[in-house]
Amino acid sequence: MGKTRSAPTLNDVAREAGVSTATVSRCLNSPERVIESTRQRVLQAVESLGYTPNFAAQVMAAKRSFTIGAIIPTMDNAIFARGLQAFQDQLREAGYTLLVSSSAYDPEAEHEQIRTLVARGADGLLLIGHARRTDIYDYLERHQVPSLVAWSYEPEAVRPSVGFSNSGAMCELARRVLAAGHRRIAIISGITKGNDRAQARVSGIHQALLDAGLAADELPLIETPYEIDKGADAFARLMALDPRPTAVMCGNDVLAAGALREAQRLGISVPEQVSVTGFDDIEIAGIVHPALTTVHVPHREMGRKAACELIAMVEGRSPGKSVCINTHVVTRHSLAPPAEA
Amino acid sequence: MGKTRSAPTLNDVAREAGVSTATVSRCLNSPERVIESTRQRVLQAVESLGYTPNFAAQVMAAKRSFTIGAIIPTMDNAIFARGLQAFQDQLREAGYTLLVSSSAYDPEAEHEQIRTLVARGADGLLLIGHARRTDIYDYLERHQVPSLVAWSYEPEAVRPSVGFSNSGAMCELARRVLAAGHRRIAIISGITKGNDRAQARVSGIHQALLDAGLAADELPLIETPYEIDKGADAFARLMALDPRPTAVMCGNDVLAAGALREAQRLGISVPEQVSVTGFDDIEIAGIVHPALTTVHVPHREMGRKAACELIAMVEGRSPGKSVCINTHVVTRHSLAPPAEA
DNA sequence: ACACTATTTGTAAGCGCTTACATCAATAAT
DNA sequence: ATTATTGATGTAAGCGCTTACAAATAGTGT
Repeated sequence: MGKTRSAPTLNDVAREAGVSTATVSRCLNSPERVIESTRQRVLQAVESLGYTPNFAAQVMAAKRSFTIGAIIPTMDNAIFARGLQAFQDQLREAGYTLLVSSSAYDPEAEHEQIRTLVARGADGLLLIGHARRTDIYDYLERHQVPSLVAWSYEPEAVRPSVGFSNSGAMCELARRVLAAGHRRIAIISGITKGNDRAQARVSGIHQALLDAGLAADELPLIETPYEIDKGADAFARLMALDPRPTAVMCGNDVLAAGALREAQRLGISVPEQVSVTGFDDIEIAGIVHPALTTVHVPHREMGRKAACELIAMVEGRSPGKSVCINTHVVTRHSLAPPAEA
Repeated sequence: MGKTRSAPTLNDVAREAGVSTATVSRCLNSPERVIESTRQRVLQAVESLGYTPNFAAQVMAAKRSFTIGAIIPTMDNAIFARGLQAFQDQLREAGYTLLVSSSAYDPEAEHEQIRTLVARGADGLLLIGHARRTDIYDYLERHQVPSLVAWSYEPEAVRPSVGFSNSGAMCELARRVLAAGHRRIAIISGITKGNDRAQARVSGIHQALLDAGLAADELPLIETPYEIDKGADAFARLMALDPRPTAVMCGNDVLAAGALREAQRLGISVPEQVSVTGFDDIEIAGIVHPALTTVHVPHREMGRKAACELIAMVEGRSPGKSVCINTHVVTRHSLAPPAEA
């Protein structure tokens, strides 16, 4: 059938259909601008040759890729999975493709990934959190690539963002812990350096204590990467403290899951002997034993809204506005009043 | 400073450094072919202009992208995460970038993604499992894109693959279950249609029964997507059977985690009243209670080896050979002898 | 000094596509 | 009948890069 053994190009299709390359291109990109009969002929040629447009060539010629890039700190656990899935689904609906890469919580790596994604022709970028060098935004501006921050909402931030108040949410959870009667509270936080969300979560706890008229700065606090094993280690260290905390608030559900696992290993019963809380309400929160009391983040809603906003920015329909998503505490079994002193 | 407000091109750099575009290109791609003094000048121009090469243009001109594509059935859970991470790490070491997309276990979607990735200039593709239409391979061949199958090793398969024997591994696990004394065994399998791994896992169980001289075809079997909730539902249905199975073998750890959660909800104690097994040994297997007896798959090793092999294929150093990875059963607490009848 | 080779750099032809503009035919308006 | 208008299609100029080939320069051996 086909004359050559290698991949067909627009030119081959044009020849096969007896039209110009412009017409073929139009058939594929704005079919209404081509008369029915011609279109038939062209589409048939496309079909019979098994033609697929060369993406790089399209991007180069059109300076438009219908691709959105997202750089998340990690793919290792499920923290970002659900939100990103929703983000992607919404993008797809609008005809965009998502390219994801992870920075391993390293600002330099993130910078690198941003350049890579832009070089690959991303029309817009989704970034996590506000904390990063400002010259990156200059770079994006020069390349005319709009960017949107997610997973974090700060009223005073200049850049547009679709997220939630990490401090507010954690503050509310801390209030519950206080209301349950806990006074010896310890924190297992994610690494706060370069992570505004982790910072905000810790400060949310502090805020709750201050609001309650308690000293906030002497809470035992361990910072550690968001990994199950690290959460377990940190919990073990906290349990060795004297006096031992009656409640351990974790920076997210992954750390909390680690804490719970360690509690079990140590024979410390949760919540009878010590309470544990998480953050995010990812799947694992409902599976561990006891099920975690945590902050529910509507990840899907956030992902969807971020997609809509970013697309609007890319298409020049919006200069970039910020959206605040509401979170709420979900009460399960890992938080209970402390054993009487 | 810079004269224009928009992104600098090779040309701008060349002008700034007072050399030709060819020299700039060489400086960036094969520095040893350019004399030191010139290189200095060029690199400085690159630096001062903040130049980043345009990827689409590079791909077009070089017909090489140093990009590998991977299409996995799902990103929703961690099944593929670890292996893919190792795959990516190894790729990066060799100077390649990984592009991942997910097919949602839909063959049509997979086909679509393959075309997309090829159109984007992927130099090679990682595919999961052997089951797919053969015309896809023709397409890949025409575009001269080598592909490698992972997560599955079938001695008789034509295509190269880096994986493990799903049936063999599951067969071994089933032997343990039988050795523990179980005879009323039920299966919660993933959807087997279009999924050779799920099929092989079920047939591994059958094989073990046959080897033990037992009837294999009347085992209760529920097929359901790999989701926690689905595993829970399936487990509930199985527990309603009369006689009730004494062991439930799950197609993977995610289903098993769901089963465990449901067991707890139903007040059925594992492993005292019923044993549960998983497959994969992902992180969750050690976190659930009781910890899962499951098949350990060396995902990292598989990912690494797959990367090495695929790169060798892309670079024409290998026609594509198959590698079999060894798995082993890891004994934890979810499997025990049945309560006496 | 010469021819010859090796090294460095420049020239320019694409890679496969999109799109502004030109062309042409057909229809509507005068 | 003539001109303006609209719609379908063709022409060709890039998009930003790589690389074969040509040219120029420097180094070598005789």
